[in-house]
Amino acid sequence: MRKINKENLIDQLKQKGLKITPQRLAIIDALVENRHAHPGATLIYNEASKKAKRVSLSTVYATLKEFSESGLIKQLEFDRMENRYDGDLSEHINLICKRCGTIIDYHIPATLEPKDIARKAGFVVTDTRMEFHGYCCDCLKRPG
Amino acid sequence: MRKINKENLIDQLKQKGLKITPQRLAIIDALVENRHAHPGATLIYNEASKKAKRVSLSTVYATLKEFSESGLIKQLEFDRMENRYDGDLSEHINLICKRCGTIIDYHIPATLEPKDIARKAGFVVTDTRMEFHGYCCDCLKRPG
DNA sequence: TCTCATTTCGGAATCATTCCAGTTTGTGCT
DNA sequence: AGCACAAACTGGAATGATTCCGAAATGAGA
Ligand SMILES: [Mn+2]
Ligand SMILES: [Mn+2]
Ligand SMILES: [Zn+2]
Ligand SMILES: [Zn+2]
Repeated sequence: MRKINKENLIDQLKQKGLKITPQRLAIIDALVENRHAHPGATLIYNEASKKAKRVSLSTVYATLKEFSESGLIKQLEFDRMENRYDGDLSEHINLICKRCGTIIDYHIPATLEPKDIARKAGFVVTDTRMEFHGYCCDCLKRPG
Repeated sequence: MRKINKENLIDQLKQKGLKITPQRLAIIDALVENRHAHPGATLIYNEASKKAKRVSLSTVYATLKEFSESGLIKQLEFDRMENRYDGDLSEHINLICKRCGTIIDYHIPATLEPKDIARKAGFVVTDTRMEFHGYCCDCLKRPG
C-alpha cells in the first residue's frame, strides 16, 4: 500500500515534531478525500475551508510544500497550470489530459508502450515525460 | 538520429509555410549550438541576441512555443524554474539536478533502474517523474 | 517595386507561488 | 488551569516567468 491515509499522515507529523493544527488536519482530510483527483492548491484550499474555521491560501501552499519535501506526497509541476499533488507514491505513470487537465493513474505492467496505454486506458498519448530528479556528480562533490 | 540540426529545422519552417526571418535563424542557431544543455528561454535569448541585430524576448518565447507545439523540440516544464527545451526527441530520461539545474541525458537501456543510473551516470536519483500527456477518453468524444 | 499577411516589438497584464511582518495558537511545564 | 514561547497562521504585497496586445516592421510572392 503506497497510498496516503489520514492516520499515517498524522503519525508522520508527530514523528517530525510538527504541531497538529486544525489547518493541517483540514488539509490532510482534503488531500485524502481527493487523492484520486491529483488535486491542486485551489481545490485543497476550497475543501479545507469547509472543514476548518480558518485556513489561508498561504498556509495551504506552505503545507503542501512541506508535505512534498518530506516525501509524504508528490508534487507534479506544470508550466501555466497549477501544480498538482499525487497521494499515490507507488511507481506509476500519470496520464495528463492536455485539454481538461484530468490526471489518470496508469500502473506500470512491466512494459510501457504508449499504444498499449491508448488501448487499455482509452487515453491517446501525444507526449511523454520521463524525468529522474536528484543530484549530479558535480553537486555531490560540492559541500552543502 | 533524433537530434535537431539547422538544415532540418529550416526545412520544417518552409514546409509549414513559416517565414525565414533573422530572428528565427538566430534562435535556431542558439538551439542547435546549445542542444546538449537543455537551454531555457533566457539562454536562447542571450545567444540569439549575439547573432541577430534585433531579437526580443517576446519573439523568443513565441518561437520556442511554436517549435514545441510543432514537435520540433520538447518543452520541459518546471515550477519555479524556467522551462527548458530538449532538442533530443529520442526516448530517454532527463536527469535533473535539484541543486544546480543541470540536465543530463540518459538513454534508456531496456531496463530502467534508479540504482543502475546512479552507478553508470554518477547521478543520485531522489525522485522520478514519468508522465504521458495526451487526451482522455472524455475529451476525445467531445467536439473541438 | 508593391502589397499585405505575417512577424516582431516592448510594455503592460497575468497568475501561481513565495515572502514578510505582525498576530495567534499548540504544547510542554508548572 | 494558567504561563511561556517557539511554531504556525494570516493577509497583503512582491516575485518572476510567461502571455497578451496594439502598433510598427518586414519577408516573400506577384
Ligand atoms: Mn498519480
Ligand atoms: Mn534530454
Ligand atoms: Zn480531457
Ligand atoms: Zn548539480
